[in-house]
Amino acid sequence: MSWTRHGPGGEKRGYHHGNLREALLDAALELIAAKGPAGFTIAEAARLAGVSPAAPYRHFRDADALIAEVAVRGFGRFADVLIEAWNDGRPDALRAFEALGRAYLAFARANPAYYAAMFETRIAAEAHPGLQAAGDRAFAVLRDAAERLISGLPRENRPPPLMVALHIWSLSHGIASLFVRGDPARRKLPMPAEDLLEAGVLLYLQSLGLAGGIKSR
Amino acid sequence: MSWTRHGPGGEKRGYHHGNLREALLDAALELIAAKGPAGFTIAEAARLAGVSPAAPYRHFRDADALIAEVAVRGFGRFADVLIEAWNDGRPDALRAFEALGRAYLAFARANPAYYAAMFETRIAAEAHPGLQAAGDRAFAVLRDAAERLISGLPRENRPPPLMVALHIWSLSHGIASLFVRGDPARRKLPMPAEDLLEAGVLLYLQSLGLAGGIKSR
DNA sequence: TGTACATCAGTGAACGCGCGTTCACTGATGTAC
DNA sequence: TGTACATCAGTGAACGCGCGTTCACTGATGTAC
Repeated sequence: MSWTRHGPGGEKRGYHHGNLREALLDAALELIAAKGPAGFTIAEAARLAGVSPAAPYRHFRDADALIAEVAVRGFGRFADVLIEAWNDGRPDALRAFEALGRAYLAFARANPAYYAAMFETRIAAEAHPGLQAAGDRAFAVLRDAAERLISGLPRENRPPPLMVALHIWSLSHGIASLFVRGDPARRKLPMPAEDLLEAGVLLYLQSLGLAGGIKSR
Repeated sequence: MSWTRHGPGGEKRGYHHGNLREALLDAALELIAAKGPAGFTIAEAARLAGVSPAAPYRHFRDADALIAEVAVRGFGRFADVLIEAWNDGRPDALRAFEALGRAYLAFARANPAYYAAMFETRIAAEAHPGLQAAGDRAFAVLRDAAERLISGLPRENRPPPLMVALHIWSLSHGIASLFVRGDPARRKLPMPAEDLLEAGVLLYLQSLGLAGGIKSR
């Protein structure tokens, strides 16, 4: 499935895997998607990658290090997706901001394993320095967008952009983790999660003086 | 620590524990608080309760059933706390609603183990019917409060109460799970989570025509 | 271009561990009479 | 009030399992000369 270093169709694997690190990260994603971050084990990842149980230790100190790396990559992709959705505030800040929200949920929906590794893990961010930075980069997209969005408001009723970003992030994460998570047994919702988020964001922004009167659309 | 059925100071335990079911639930809370819902095992709970590893099976079919029971009780306490905070809309709906929000976060902060069992578990609600009902009861408090809160608005711009409740719940849960969780390595916040939630709720309500002009307080 | 050698990446066997689960059992408790 | 008996709650030993981790090892790769 992943290791064909001898060109397309070259199945000869040989003693060296050649791409084990990547294969292990893929395996971790698969296992997390199936059983949650807690269900992941190094031994099973090795088995999935077609390699002996000792092999992963050449690449990762332990299971936490592997999951942390998954989370780092997840934050990286997440940031990319958000940046693309924001599209530097085009066509206008408000619409771009809404696209950002939709992209947030779309990411959680499309990549439950990444999302779980990023937010539902108990690994200490301090122990894996790259993690903190990766998370910060993703959040910075939201923060900058919020700043741009409210930059047009008169100074005297312009709220702190960090606060706005935290509100939007919390609402998005709340909806994502209550209603979007891919696993069984999450609560049912009488409307699409995207609509719920969009309505919430619009109402919120309305109170700031952005986004016209009644719910648009 | 928990089983003294022979009055105060009576340490004699005897063959029968007498209160094992409760002791196991306590042990589960302790273990979940220390290592998360995934770190919990029946064997360790039995050890904590001072009982052989086979004993728990007299009371619970498996670990999931035990955790589900913890979650059910958690939702029960949660609902109680919310009801008390709402206080039937006194002194007025808006202030009672804010108290509700603070109570939400206070519960998550004070009972991280319950909160984790309620929201960070992968047990299927369908498999444990009481769970669904317990969760619904807690949410109903929020829903009824939202309904009362907006009941004074003119009918034409009165939003669906369910939607309002879902927004508030999502925002609260988002803040709780991003910033309040008791375990290590959660993100730092430049302000108390309670203030963040209160500001968010006020802004949101303001757009509905509730809660006067600029942030109060 | 060829060869010697160092380094790298994966092997496979082994270990100790804790868990889930079962089983026949037995001590304690409650109840019928 | 006393006794026989049924039921209940916990025992402890045992099992098979998968995991994490280690170790000396070896096949493959890359590099110096």
